Amino acid sequence: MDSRQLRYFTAVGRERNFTRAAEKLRIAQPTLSRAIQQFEDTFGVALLDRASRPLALTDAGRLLFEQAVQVLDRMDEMKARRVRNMRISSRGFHAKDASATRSSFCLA
Amino acid sequence: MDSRQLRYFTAVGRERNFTRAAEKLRIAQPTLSRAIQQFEDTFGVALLDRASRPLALTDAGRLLFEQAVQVLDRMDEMKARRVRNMRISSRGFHAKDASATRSSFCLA
DNA sequence: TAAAAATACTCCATAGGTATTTTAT
DNA sequence: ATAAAATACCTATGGAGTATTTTTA
Repeated sequence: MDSRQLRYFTAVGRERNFTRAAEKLRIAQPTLSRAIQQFEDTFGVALLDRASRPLALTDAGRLLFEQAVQVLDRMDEMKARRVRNMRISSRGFHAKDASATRSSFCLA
Repeated sequence: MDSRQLRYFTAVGRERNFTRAAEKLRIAQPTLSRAIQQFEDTFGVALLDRASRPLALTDAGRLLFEQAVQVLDRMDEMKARRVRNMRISSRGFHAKDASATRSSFCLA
């Protein structure tokens, strides 16, 4: 389970079209096609119904899609955080306010 | 941002020791050392204070650690889900109960 | 000086690409 | 007929390993 696979799968889930999803992801269509096949293999379940155009998610695919979106959102949140209430010292970062449980941190 | 990096980082954060963390992850110590360096590079921030033994997390490191644990837990949850209320048909999976918003799905 | 982390390489698995064929509307 | 997905094959990035050299307590 890799976040890259989740990004790829959610892109296809949104576009319902490998070619457009690949463009948005800025990778080649066959690369995406294979990545999704491998992703499905790890689960042993079809996530997409290819015998229909536009592409449809299977029920398993819909459920995984919901989960994946949530996980990716959580990761984005994490990346979006910036250091606040922190200053640099020779020994690293030090919170000005030690009770910074909810404080953000630097992810460039 | 890759889930592998999060796993590696949280392992070091827990062990506060690259060698032991690498053993638990079943990878070589230099591999882990480099992976963490690269992870830090992507943020442009030191996550560990290496000028102390046992190893210490910087403040930025502590904050990222909390976030990473939460994201990984979320992914584990996702993996742990199993298909329930589903049967296989020639055209994929179909929920017996359409109101299966919270229903689990198959992740082998 | 004795653990532990960092370097310096080498290797290879696989993510990614291009060209082409197959499939579904 | 045509747009889109799959397949075949190739390349190359970077993840991983072993051996060795710094570190720091």
